[in-house]
Amino acid sequence: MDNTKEKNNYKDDLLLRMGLNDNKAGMEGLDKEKINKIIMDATKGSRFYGNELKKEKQVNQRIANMMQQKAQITNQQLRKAQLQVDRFAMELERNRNLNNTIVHVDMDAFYAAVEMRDNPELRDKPIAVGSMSMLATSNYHARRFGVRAALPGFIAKRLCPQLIIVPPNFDKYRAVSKEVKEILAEYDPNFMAVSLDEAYLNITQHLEERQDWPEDKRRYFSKTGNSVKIGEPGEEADKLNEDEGSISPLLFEDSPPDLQPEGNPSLLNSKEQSNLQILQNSVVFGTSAEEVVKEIRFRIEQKTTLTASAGIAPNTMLAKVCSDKNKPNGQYQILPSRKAVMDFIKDLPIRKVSGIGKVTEKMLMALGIVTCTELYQQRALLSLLFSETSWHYFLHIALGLGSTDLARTFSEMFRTEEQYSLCQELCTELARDLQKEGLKGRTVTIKLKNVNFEVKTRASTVPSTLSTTEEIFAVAKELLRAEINAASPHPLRLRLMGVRMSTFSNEDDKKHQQRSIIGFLQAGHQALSSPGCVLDKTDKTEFVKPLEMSLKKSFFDKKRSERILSHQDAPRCETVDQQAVQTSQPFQALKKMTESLETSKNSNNCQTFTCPVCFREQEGISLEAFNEHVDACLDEPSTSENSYSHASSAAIGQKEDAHHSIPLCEKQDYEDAEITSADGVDLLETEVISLKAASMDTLGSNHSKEECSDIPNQSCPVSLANETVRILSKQESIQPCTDEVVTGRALVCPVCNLEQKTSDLTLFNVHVDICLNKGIIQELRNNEVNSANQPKGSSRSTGEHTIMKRNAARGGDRPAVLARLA
DNA sequence: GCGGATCAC
DNA sequence: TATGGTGATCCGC
Repeated sequence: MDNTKEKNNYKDDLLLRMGLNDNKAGMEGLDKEKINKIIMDATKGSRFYGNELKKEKQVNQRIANMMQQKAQITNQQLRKAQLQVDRFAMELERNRNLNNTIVHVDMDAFYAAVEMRDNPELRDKPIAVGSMSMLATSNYHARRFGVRAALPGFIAKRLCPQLIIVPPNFDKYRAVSKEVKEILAEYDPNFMAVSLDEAYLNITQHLEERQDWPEDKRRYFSKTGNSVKIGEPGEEADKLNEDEGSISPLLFEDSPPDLQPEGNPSLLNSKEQSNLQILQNSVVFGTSAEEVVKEIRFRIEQKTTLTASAGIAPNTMLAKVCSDKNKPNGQYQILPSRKAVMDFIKDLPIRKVSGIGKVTEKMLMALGIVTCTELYQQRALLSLLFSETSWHYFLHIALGLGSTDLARTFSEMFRTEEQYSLCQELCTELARDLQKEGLKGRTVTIKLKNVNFEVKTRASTVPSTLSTTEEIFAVAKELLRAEINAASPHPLRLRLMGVRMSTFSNEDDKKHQQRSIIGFLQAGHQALSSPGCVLDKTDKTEFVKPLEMSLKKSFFDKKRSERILSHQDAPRCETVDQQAVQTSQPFQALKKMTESLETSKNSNNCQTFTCPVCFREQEGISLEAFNEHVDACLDEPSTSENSYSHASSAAIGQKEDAHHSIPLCEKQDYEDAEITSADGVDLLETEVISLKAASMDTLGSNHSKEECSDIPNQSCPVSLANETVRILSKQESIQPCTDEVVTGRALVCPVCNLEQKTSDLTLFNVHVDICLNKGIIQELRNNEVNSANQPKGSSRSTGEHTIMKRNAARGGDRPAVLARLA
């Protein structure tokens, strides 16, 4: 039922995006066939259309390439991938954070609404803001005719001849936007504006404080009884504004809304005015998140006469989807439990997620993926077809995960001395990090965000390598000076500054490749044995210096390594005053999340884990130890076959591939056979790096002096590690309170048929997944042994050998689509 | 490092 | 008549 509804929504969404509109019969406007025909008539034969066709062809080609690649994936590759992906998913699950209340506020048809507000003649007419070439937005009246944002005005006119196209007044929108932001700032001084009409808030802290507030502090006055429809305080409903859309007079009805008196309603909050009339029009908002958001929307409407929609969820990705759910003039909340999140995600079309656009949707559709559930089901395949960045991103979506912390900004900084001094400070931080890593780079990039949230990056590459504060600052200062001069005579009003180093020498690259923390994450601790060392030992047919090893690696592997490097470059050697976490930049956000995951994973602090295989609690062990335990559990019944499998791949010199595929069985062998004391050193260094990634986050968000009180020693990895653990344990203690725990019912694994000693559905599901894989691999290995015993001998391993070789060989000219999402 | 592709507003 | 402008990221070359 819900499913059907969602899919219909999706269809409507698609139609809407295509310029079609599902119009209610009998209403004024056009039906979708008519709209479609008019748009096609106006489009066909144009240069624009030709280009659209060309682009479509390219996408189709990419899809064809992808399908070809898919056809060549072996079952075994898929199973290996499944294990790897599930391991990652398990880590993500463990680090799921439901403790934040994130709100996404989105003004309804913003530009059009402002124009209607300020010009009564427009109120009962279909209008759009933009030009004959392009429309920025339209009111809901015009949308009935298929007139929407990103439609050329001249086509819109054909759809709706009476359409009034108003040229945009950005200054006015900015002013209104400022009014809205002033309200938002009261709930989260660090809210993140995405654009003039959209912002994210983290109201977690506000909620905490609000619990003690007296009613009067939560009371607001409405001057007109019916212009502001707001649910009764305390009303319990996820979806409180189901039909509120139709009562938004400004946007929906031809009749104009009641005019609201001038003045700031909150100023009326004085005792003299508490006459009956006003009391009748007063409203007290509760202390829940839902009430807070109602209050925010109420205040926005009172102040601007404009309505806003909002979404409330545990992370930005979900909040954004939510704000769209009851648009316009509505709100929707996903409660902070895993079950609530997963229920919401279940049938959610991936296209609804910010970051999944037309092309990605089409590519995934070709794989049979439309909903988040399907995205989850195909996770192993996706990890083989898409870049690591991409499939990590997909997995986050499929699990309903997203960013929980918004960017923090320092208060405005406009004095040049301050700016130079901050820049120097950042250079010092950067130099310290670089020197710790023994890195030298040649490109210095500064990143500036001004008070209007505009971000600029300016880079300069110099001939010689840099590593000291003085050297870096000399370059950074010039970049900053240029920007200050460009703004002159006005001061540069900054909210953010960052300094980044890149273009490292090859030796530096190599060093870092050996200590890749992403590799560490992917492969469990297998990455501890650096690829160079392992290859040196195993591959005796060629004499390769460690430094050149990256050249010898397969294309696929190399590309991955490079990606890993480039991933690490920025966060590791960037010192920035604000986290660049924006949901409109999903990959960036993901990177952040992965880093924080690294931190917790690699921290050597001990916790209690429950093994998803045996379900025994592993008390007081590190994550590495826990991973080892899981591996041991997985390998338990078939260790001899593991070494068989390992030998077959090692014998053909394909260890570098194994490095990425990380079949668990091989990993064990690496540990037994290959880890040396040198690798132990790597382990330590890996930890330092990952902790630094976290410290960078913390530094980044707390660099403004007044905000760093909660982190006593910014540069001390140990304190940060403790911080991480503290957060983690807080989460864990909350876990049992969520409704994901099924009580009083035994869970029996459908694969191994054994009753499982857990009531945690998440763990149980992980167990089933693992069990499933294990069973299949077991079966496969039995076959391997059998075939190996046959006269034709090592047919299986030979077969595998040739397959792998073919893959490796193909790697060199692997079609672009294989390694990338876009 | 640059340009193309993708995505968002 | 006529299908934006900008900024960000990822990726391949």
